[in-house]
Amino acid sequence: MSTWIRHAWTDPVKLKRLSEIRRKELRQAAFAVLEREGIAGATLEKVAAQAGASKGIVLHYFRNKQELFEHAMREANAVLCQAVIARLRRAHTPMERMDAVIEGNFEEHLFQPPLCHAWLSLCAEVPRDEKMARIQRVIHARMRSNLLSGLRGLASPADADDIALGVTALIDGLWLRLGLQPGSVSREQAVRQVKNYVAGRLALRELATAGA
Amino acid sequence: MSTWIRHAWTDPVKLKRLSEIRRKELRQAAFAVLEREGIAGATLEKVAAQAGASKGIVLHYFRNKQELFEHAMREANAVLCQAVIARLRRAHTPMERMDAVIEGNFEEHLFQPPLCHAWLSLCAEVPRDEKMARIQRVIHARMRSNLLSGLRGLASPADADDIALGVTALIDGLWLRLGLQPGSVSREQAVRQVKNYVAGRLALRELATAGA
DNA sequence: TCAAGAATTGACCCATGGGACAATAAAAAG
DNA sequence: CTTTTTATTGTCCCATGGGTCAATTCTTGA
Repeated sequence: MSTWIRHAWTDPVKLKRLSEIRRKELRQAAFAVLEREGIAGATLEKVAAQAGASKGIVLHYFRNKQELFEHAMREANAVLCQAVIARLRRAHTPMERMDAVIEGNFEEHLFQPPLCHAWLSLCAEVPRDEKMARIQRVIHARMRSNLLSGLRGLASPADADDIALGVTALIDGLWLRLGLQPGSVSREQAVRQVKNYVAGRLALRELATAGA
Repeated sequence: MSTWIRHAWTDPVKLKRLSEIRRKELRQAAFAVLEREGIAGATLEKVAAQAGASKGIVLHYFRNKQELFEHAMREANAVLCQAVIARLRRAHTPMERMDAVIEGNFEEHLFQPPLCHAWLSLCAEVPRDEKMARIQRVIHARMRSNLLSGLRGLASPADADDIALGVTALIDGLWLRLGLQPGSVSREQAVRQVKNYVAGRLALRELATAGA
C-alpha cells in the first residue's frame, strides 16, 4: 500500500508512469498497424512487433484484442479532438467557432490517408462492438455540441440542428474521400467545401426571410 | 468444342447460365456475410454456409477470398448504380437530373444500415486492394459524371466541379452516419440535406453575381 | 540487501481459416 | 450409350492467430 492517498482521478505521477507509458505505446502501435494492415490484417503479433515487444505483453496490458483496439480508437479520437479544442479556445464570435471546428477537423498533420484508413477500419467494426459504438456516439455528440455553440448565434434552433448534421456528414464524407482516393482532396479544398456549405445554407435562410 | 461460334463478348445463354447463377449466388452470399460479420469476421466457410454450399465450391468459382469480395463489391455497386440510372432515364431538366442522382442514392430499400455496414467493410479494404481501388474510382467517376450532367446547366464549370465533389462527399457522409448510428438519419432527411446543399451553393452564386 | 510485486518473455495449446486435391456425381456432347 | 466436361463435396494440410501460463528478469519500497 502506498504511503500517499490515491484518488481515482488524480494522477500519481511516479506510480502510474511506467504502466501508463506502456499502454500508450501499445495503443499507438495498434493504431499504426491498423493504418498499414486494416482491421482484417491487424494481429496481436504485429502490434507487439510494432511496439518492439512480445505478444504476451500486449495481453498483459489489455484483456484481449477487442479491448486493445477500443483503446486505440479512444486514443486517436482524443488527438483529433484536441486539435478542435485548441482552436475553439481562441475563437470568440459564433463564426469563429464554426471555423475553429471546421479547420480543426482538417488539421494538416492529421488529414492524411493513413490516419483515415485506420479510422475507417475502426468504423467498420462499430456495428459489432458496443464499446466502439459508444465511443462513436460520444464523438458525434461532442462534434454536434461544438458546432451548435457557434450555430446558435447564426440560425434558428431547427436550422442549426439541421446544418450541424450536414456539416458533420460533409466532414466525414471528405475524410472518406481522402481515404479512398488519396490526393483527390486537399486540406484547403476540404475546408473551403465545408465553409461554402455553411455559407450557402445561411444564405438560403436569408433569402427566404427577405423574400417573404 | 461447341458447334456454334462463341465470341467472348456474346452471352451464350444456355451454356453460361448455370455457372453464372452460382457465381451470383456466391457474390450475394459474400455480401450478406459482410453485412453480419464485417470484413474481419468474413470467412469462406461462412459464405459457403450462407449460400447453402460447401467451402470447396466457393474456391471453385473464385480463385481466392480476395477475388470473391472484389466481385461482391462490383455486385453491390451495380445494384446501387441501377437505382440511379433508372431515375436518370426519366429526368429531363438539369434540376431533375440532380434530383434523380440524389434520390437514387437514398433509395428506400437500399439506404439501410446492414448494406452500409458491408459497404464500409469493403471500403476499409480499398487501400490494400488495387482491384477494389479501381472499382472505387469507377464509382466516383460515374457519380461525378452523373452529377455534372445536371450541374452543367446550373452553374459555371468550375462551380459545377466543386459542387459535384461536395454532393458526393455529403452523400457518403450521410451513409456513414446511417451505418454508425442506425436510425439517426432518415431517407427523407438525407435527401433534403443534399438538396439544401445544392440549393444553398447555387444561391450563393446568385448572390455573388447579383451583388457585384 | 532483500523480499514483494510488476514487467516481460517464450513456449505451448487449440481452434480456425485459406487453400489444394482427389474422388464422386451430374450434365453435355457426340 | 459412352466419353468428356463441369459441379460439388469432404478431407487433408499447414500456417496463423488469440489466448494461457509458468518461468524469469526488473523495480521498488522497506
